[in-house]
Amino acid sequence: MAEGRTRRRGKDLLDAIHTAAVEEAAASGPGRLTMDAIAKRAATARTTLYRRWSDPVDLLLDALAALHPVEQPAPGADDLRGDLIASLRLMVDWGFSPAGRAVMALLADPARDPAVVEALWERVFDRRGGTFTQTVLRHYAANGIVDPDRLTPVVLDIGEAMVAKRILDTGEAPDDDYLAAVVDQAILPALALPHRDR
Amino acid sequence: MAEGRTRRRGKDLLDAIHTAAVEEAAASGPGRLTMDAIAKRAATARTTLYRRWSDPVDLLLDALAALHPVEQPAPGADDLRGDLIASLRLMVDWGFSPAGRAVMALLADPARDPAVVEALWERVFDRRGGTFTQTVLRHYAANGIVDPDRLTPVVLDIGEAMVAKRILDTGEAPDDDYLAAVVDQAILPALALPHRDR
DNA sequence: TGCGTTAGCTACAGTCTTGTATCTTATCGT
DNA sequence: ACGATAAGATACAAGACTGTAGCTAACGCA
Repeated sequence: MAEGRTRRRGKDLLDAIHTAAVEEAAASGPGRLTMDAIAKRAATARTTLYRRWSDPVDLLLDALAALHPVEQPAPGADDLRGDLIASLRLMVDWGFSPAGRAVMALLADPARDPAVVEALWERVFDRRGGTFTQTVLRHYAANGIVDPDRLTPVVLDIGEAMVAKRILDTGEAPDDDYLAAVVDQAILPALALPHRDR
Repeated sequence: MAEGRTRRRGKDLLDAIHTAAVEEAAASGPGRLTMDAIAKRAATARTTLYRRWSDPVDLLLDALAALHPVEQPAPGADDLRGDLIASLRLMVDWGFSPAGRAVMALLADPARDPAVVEALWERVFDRRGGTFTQTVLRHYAANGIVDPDRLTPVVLDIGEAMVAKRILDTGEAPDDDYLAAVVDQAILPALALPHRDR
């Protein structure tokens, strides 16, 4: 932040490197991620990176873990449908952030290292309370509006799966009509609740 | 095939190159796909590749289009649930074939070129009659067992989406129990048909 | 204020990939 | 059997990335 400085240290520098790593991964994919490119984007020297990390993916995992956590859905009192749509909207927004793109690319990499994926779950996802629609569904189950027995792993993941596949297929962010269709035609029926057709 | 030959030509060579390209893409991901690696795997010279293709992705698209089409579900007369599970099993098998891995990686590449994705759809998918559960669902709709009005784009894609996300998450092939859970807990409820709980 | 830490810079050898050029010769069609 | 085609092999310069080394000097702390 300070203008007079010519040399960043500690957190300032770390933040810059983390941001650069995630942006670079989001732009090039983990397959093309190189120390060189991260260093250039962060405007630092490669040697600085090698002092802390041994390879680009190691760095990227650190960066993803350090980044601001994903926004959490805040379920209201009495609008299950609206809250589900809102939580999917949050997911879409995250999916199109650099971090989201980087994570998707890491997961879809055919050469992915199971250890890397495990580290991703431990260091990035497990800190969060759960996935997007999951938070909402558990809230309404706790309030007696949704049958808790219906909340199987499959059902808890319907919304996320539909949105993820849609993003993969189209490469674009689904609009609210699509999210509403997912809620009305897939999630709510699985909860055995009344829902609008089509 | 003939043993005496020391030099492949035409279709023999082309098949070898196509196979090598898909296997290489499945092993390394499109980001790390190089002419060099394809040539080595196909045991041919790089110059041979450059005579026909200008870059690795171009070659890969040709290879995917040339490969044997995906096996199609063959719905029976009266077992919607079983046929849905079987069609998802076909999808899982395809997803773990080299071609399936290559396609997933292409779609998830953050640096993906929209033109490449479009070419993929045109040259690889559009030839097929539709997706996996889609074929089954349309069959049973035509036979009056499923309400055709329920077969919205969202509903037609539930199975594929759930399986795709599961593969992304775990990196492993879902077992039959999981596929059955998807059918019972997500697809059948969306069709408003009786289904087994959990 | 002085000292330890470490960011930033430059350099280097080694490897991999690219795209092109050149030459030989196996293969196929006639 | 001949001739056109194209596979296969080798070479090359250019560029990118790696991993390491060594130096300088800015920064933070006591």
